[in-house]
Amino acid sequence: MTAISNKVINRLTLYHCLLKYTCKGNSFIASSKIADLLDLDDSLVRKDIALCGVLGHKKQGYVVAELKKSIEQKLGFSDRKEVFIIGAGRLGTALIHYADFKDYGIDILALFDNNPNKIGKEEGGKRIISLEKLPNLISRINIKNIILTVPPYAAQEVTDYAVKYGVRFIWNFTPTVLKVPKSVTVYNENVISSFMQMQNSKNK
Amino acid sequence: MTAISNKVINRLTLYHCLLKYTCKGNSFIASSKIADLLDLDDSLVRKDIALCGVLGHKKQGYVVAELKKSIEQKLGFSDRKEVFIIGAGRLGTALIHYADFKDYGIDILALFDNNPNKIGKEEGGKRIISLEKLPNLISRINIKNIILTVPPYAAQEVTDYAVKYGVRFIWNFTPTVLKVPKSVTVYNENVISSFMQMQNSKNK
DNA sequence: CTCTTATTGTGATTTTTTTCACATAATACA
DNA sequence: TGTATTATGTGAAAAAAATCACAATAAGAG
Repeated sequence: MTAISNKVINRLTLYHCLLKYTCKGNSFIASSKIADLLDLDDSLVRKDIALCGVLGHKKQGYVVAELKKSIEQKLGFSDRKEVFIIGAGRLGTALIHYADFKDYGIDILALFDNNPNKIGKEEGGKRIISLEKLPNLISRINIKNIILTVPPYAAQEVTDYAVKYGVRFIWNFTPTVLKVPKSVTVYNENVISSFMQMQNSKNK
Repeated sequence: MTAISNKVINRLTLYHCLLKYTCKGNSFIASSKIADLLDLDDSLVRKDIALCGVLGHKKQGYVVAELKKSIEQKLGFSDRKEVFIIGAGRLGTALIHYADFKDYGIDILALFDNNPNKIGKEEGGKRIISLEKLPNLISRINIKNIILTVPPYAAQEVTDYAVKYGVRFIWNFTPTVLKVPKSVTVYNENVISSFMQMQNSKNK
């Protein structure tokens, strides 16, 4: 199986959301319909779908249920991915309540914070644990993924800790650029960049 | 001035964050340093910087303050961009507290919700206003940008409203795909897609 | 049963993006 | 003052992504 690019992953995920929410009534969907809703070229949509091994039907399009399931398999939505959230501020707690995570195999086990008033409490059914216990828990449960929602000034220090104890993927919601070894992946969820990209589409 | 691609915007924003937080002590920075921190090719970094009209200095690199300011100008960080947040749930209120927005010209004027218990209250110094007042306020203040943080089932309805009264850019934090006229831009901030892209980088 | 039409699947082409490679030149140091 | 070094700036090449174009074909109408 050949590697699949991030651009394709992004589009397939959007197709999946479209099937899940926007077109849930229909049993068939045409590539041109998907393309239209997402402002893409329809042949690009067909090529993406072909990567999932799904065949369409002439004059009808793709079977929605089949396509949805194939995207789930291709992107591994049902593989369980255990995650810690570090930083139980507003964003961290908003994420723990994000209902769709569990549909995509993203299993948030706990939140971590260093605020004594928060430690021990629950949020969205998950415990808020002291940051001191992070290293031990990362290595014991063998956590590979963290969501970083701490204030910018704390981001690098927490990162160093997490990496030292075995974290491999850091979903960075802070506006900082993190220094990590080459073996660690940082995904920068930079909201400023998103906004600027949105504004850039003035040329329509 | 030629158009600038979303990829370039994304990288320039990250360079800016890097200069702002990670390298704030230094007066010079080399393209190879930026490239290393963001796992990019250094010539790509230099080409991005060239687009901002900044010249470097042989054997020293770029002047941090100058580069930072030029990125701000190129990407229009100081242009004021007025925004409404629709949906005063956890995510909406987390975003209103996001301190960096104002540094980038993103001015959130108010939150909207249809929950009577929230209406009239304040969050992060901004009023929570009834959704009923949205159309009037969009057209009166001439709001072009909205942040959509409503539950998925409400997303399309709110979108139709907003578009009807003049909104041009929708920053969609819901997992739905929105139907909009071609003249309206939707930026899908799809967190599932981000997570999957992060996980995809296993090939390192 | 035949014809029209809508839609797929994909090879070829084009466009965009990234990487490579290296001439150029300023700095620091001996 | 001269030399080695280190970083820029950018053309050329390569790689990746998107678009174009169209043959194939199944569905549905009549």
